[in-house]
Amino acid sequence: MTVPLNQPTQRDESAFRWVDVLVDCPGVQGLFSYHVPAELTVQVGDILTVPFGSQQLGAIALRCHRMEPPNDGELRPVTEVIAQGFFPPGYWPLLERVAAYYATSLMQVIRTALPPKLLGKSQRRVRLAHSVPAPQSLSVPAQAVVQQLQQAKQGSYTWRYLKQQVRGADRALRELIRQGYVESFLETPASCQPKLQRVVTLLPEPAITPSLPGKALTAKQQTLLTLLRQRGGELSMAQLLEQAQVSDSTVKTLEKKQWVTIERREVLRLEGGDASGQACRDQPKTLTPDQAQALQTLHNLDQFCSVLLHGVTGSGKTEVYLQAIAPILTQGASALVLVPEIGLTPQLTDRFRQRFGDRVCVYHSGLSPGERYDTWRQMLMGRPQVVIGTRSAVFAPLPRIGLIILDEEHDSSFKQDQPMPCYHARTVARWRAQAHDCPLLLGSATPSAETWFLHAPSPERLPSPDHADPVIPTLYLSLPQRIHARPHPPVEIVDLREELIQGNRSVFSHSLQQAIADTLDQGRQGLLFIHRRGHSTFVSCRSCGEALTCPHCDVSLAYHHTHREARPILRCHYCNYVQGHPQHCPSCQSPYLKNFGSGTQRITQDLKQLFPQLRIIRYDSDTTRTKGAHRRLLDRFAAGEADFLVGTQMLTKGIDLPQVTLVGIVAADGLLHQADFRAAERACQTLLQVAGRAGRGEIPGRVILQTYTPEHPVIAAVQQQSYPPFLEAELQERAALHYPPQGQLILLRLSGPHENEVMATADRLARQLEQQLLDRYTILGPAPAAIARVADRYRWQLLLKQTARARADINPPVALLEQLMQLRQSCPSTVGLTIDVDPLYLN
DNA sequence: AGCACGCCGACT
DNA sequence: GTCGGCGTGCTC
Repeated sequence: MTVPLNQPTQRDESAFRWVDVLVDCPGVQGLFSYHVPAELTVQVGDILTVPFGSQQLGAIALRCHRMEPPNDGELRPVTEVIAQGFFPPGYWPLLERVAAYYATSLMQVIRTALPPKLLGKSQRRVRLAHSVPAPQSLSVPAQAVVQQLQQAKQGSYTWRYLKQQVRGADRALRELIRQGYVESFLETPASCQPKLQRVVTLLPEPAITPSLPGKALTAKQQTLLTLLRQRGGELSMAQLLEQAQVSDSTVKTLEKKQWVTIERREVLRLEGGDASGQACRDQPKTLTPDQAQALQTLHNLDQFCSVLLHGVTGSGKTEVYLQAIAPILTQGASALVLVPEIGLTPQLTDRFRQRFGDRVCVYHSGLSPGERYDTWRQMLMGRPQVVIGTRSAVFAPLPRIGLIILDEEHDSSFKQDQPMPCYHARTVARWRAQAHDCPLLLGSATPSAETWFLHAPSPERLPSPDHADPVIPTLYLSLPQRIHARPHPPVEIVDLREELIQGNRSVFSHSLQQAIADTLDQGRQGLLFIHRRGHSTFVSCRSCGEALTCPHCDVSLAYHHTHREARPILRCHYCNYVQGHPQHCPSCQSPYLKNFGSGTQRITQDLKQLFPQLRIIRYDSDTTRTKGAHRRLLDRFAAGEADFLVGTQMLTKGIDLPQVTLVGIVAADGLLHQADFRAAERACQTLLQVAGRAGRGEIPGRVILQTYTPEHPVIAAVQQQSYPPFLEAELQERAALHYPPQGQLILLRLSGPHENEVMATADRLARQLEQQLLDRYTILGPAPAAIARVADRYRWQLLLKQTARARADINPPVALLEQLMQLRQSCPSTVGLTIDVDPLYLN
């Protein structure tokens, strides 16, 4: 769906009196025309509020007209202009491309790109009208409604909420409103506004005019003026009042006397006001020959090119990023740096701040709406800067980009799977780099199969299928050496079957126990990696064998220990349902329940038993839930407050702990055996990343990897630290099956509260598609998802897979994507459909 | 998504 | 005969 846009022209008062807008309302697509009232000016790209039915909605102006468009009946007027010029030039084609490729509406894409709360929406709410006495007799539902409203924290509720809470609320509300006891009102859409601050500025000495008597200044006025002079003639009103201990009337008097002016100025709510303190403390480091060569190549690139920077862990990719960015800023362009998760990479952000000071700006969904709004505005202004952000920062409105970097490009958090569009930041980043004609730098120690396929220096490959472009210029840069030529830590594989035969039933092999003891003796530090959090992965009954499952999802409940004294709990890792640990088996009443499987909690506990003097920090999503917890825990560990860090996948991300000498992988098997064609790739990436955490400092490290399947190819790749051969073998297997990157997948996920309905819809969609797909795609399924129910919603899916060997010219067929978008219409309202183009997880 | 309009079952 | 359930359709 391509909507041709008018080119924004000079702001011309009273030029466009009619406007076609895109309305922010799910299930409504197409343009709607409005009249622009005389007091407003509207241009293409402006964010508006418009009346729509009985409500006020957010909207984007897409086309402006001087003539009234043909329409039966009167057009309604635009209510308000929320923001003007919120999109940089050349931005719309990007959004349209995302919408088309990921089979979703333009509005949906705009919503993901824009800072939240800009597209305001009115809500119909009801509240008690206190001017009217309570009616004598009320029906039961009416009483319930009144009771609810009396308890309402805000004093009001939405109509919809009350209908959910109270049976027969609809009638009760009508009755109450007729009696005048309850009133219904439209809450005006609250949207983000620039934050204004009063700023006091010193004026040049006023000329002595006879018309203004009382030139003599009071003591307080003198203080104010002195203070202002000391501070360079300008201060915010708040600061001035605070420091001078006066009220604002004194300042106003000064304004009347024309000593100062008071004006309202927009202030930006930006994160990291402390940046100036650490500005530029970090100097460019001397590069290794490999780094220098990579950098040289990058500096010579002046147009679009997709570059893989394949640097083993500890090879100094960050320094290459930093030095690649420096000249970009000098040239007046900005750099966009995308990282998997900002919270996990405080070290990276710090490093950028130390190098570039306040030219670094952080943008991610963890910012408050106000902060995001202001950061957005700031980016639009076009000052050369470095924007560091997560996935959604690919949409940063930088008008001029000189370089885009994806760090840890293989990381799956670059793919969005929850609300559509299910975009991959790497794909969108490539489109952006093409549009800005600048390099795209993909950094990883363990590149994804997709990226390897495109960039690897191996001949005789078909062009990549995951894009429609005929040719993508690519480059391969390698940093094969760790800095200071530190050797890779040796990886010792422990066969847990052998351990079992020798009678060791502990989760720690003899080797690992010995290594932990040694590490402790030498006063060094170590990491233990487990791929699950919690204590035990499931609890089952020894009498009947029944495992305890979540009542809302088709998964086992995980056993968690909250405190030493507290009763343990069972938690669902999918919907977060929590219950106390039962005394008896719910199905056979037997008291013999047993925990199976080990998570971080259990390992920590066992480790403490084995080594009572060992100081341990648990590092997983349970202990890092609160804000800043990542940094706190890592800082404590770095300060030597603990000997071991026990954690999950999180240990693999962006942490540089030079003092770690031992890395223990408690069991690799949980990662290896997953029903997904990407399982091996992911396992290999994770294990290599974890192993790479050892021996980054001066003391050599070692890695102990425990497994029940030492013969697995992934284990061999990890032991030999040889990732490329593993990937090549992997690519060959996938080619045979037309799996990505050599064939495209599109996953349709359906979910809803009624199993039959979901199933029937999946079936119907499959039949509809069969007729339309010709023979380029096959339909796999419909089938229930691997976890057939999550949070009381049943899940079914359909997988579309390319049959023909992929060629660059057929991906993705525009017609198919348009057909997919049409499918939504044939879904009942209770069945949700997500179209995931290039899915990462098939479950 | 709301909210209207409009067509069928339990009551006066 | 009316009230009120909630199934389809529109919103510039």
